[in-house]
Amino acid sequence: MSSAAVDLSKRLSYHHGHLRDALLSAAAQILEKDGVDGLSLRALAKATGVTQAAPYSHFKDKDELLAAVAESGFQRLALRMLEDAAGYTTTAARIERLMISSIRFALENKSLFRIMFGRELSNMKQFPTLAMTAGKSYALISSTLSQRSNNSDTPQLTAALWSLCHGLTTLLIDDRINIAQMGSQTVEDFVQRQVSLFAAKIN
Amino acid sequence: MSSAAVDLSKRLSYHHGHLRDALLSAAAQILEKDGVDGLSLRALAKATGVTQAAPYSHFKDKDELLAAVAESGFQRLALRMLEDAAGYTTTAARIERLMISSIRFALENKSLFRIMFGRELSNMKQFPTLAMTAGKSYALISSTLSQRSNNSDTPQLTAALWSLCHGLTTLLIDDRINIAQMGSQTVEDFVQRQVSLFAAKIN
DNA sequence: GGCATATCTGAACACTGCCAAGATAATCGG
DNA sequence: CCGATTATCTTGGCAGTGTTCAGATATGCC
Repeated sequence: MSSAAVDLSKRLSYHHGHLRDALLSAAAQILEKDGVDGLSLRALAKATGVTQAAPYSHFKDKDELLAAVAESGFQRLALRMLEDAAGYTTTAARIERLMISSIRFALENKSLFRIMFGRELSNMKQFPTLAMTAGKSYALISSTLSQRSNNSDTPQLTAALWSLCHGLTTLLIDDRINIAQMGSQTVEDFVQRQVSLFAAKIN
Repeated sequence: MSSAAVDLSKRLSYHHGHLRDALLSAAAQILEKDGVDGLSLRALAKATGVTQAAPYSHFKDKDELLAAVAESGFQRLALRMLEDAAGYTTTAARIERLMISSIRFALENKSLFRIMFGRELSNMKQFPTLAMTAGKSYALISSTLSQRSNNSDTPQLTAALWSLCHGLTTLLIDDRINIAQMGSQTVEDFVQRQVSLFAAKIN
């Protein structure tokens, strides 16, 4: 917020100085405040006190900017999952923590999650480093599962648990699941029950 | 296709006659050919041989049109699931068929699926009948599970299986799961294994 | 037949991503 | 330190989008 807040007022010099970073942090703010639809290049330009064409000096496309936003999101997600699962050693418990952590992250950053997993980024495979970073959270689950004694089904089970996690996330974000209707008061409780329903049979 | 094909050429009368239907069927065609991004009101107007403002006589919004498209999609989905599960009486087998059917439908109608479950429709709860129709496929799974002998966990299990199904679908559609990488040749085979991984322990 | 209503046109507005030419400043080699 | 190359930013504009509004045209009803 520091650089962005400073540059919100009119700047003195012709050159901005930290426009790239300012654009990215402004993107994060706008994403939180106005959602995905509010995130236009022109809004970013205005927020950083610059002309509408200036961002094109730092990002070839809107896609390229979104890719940067998404990548930072994936980075934060993987870190968060790692932190939240720290200390949990048994496979089942660790898997449960990883999944709950991921879902909580998504619920706390809905718009960012939409950039990361939605169709805003047309072709994600155009950004190799993004695909790499995106794989980290998946790898966390996979590596946890692979440390079991009988781990021949790790790839399949990883895909299944990750799919469950992803499905729960999107349905919760889009309000397509009524938590109260199935006996859970809080989202946390609901997710816990859902995850343990399957994660319990891992060992 | 009939009415749309006819009206693609210039029409004789000032009034179109079946514009609403023509718009919806044109939407289906454009969705298949050009994807979600190609589906603009102006493209629809051009496809039906009418001016850009004409659709507003039948749909207050683009959202309202998308809601109609989505609702027809949900109708088709529920029907398809019902057909594909016909004859399967055991709970586990029926659940498996329902889920595979849903995923196949999504893979065969990717763009339509995005309209149904994506964020193109801003606030879906604005259209009550749509929410109703959207619940049908969910209800198919729920009712199947509820006919078990010990069915106290039906709501939770429904949500879990539906989430798994939804997660698999979106990840497959967006190419975020590499099927070959986990030993499945075809999508069908992969889905079958994934679903049976969990559905097998239903009885 | 005449009148209310539904439907469609034509023209505009504000917004979007994007681009080309030029102005300005930072950087780097001499 | 100076001049030239390069990076950055501005100005102005293009094509496309959803949407609205006044008016033209046809439909349907009394």
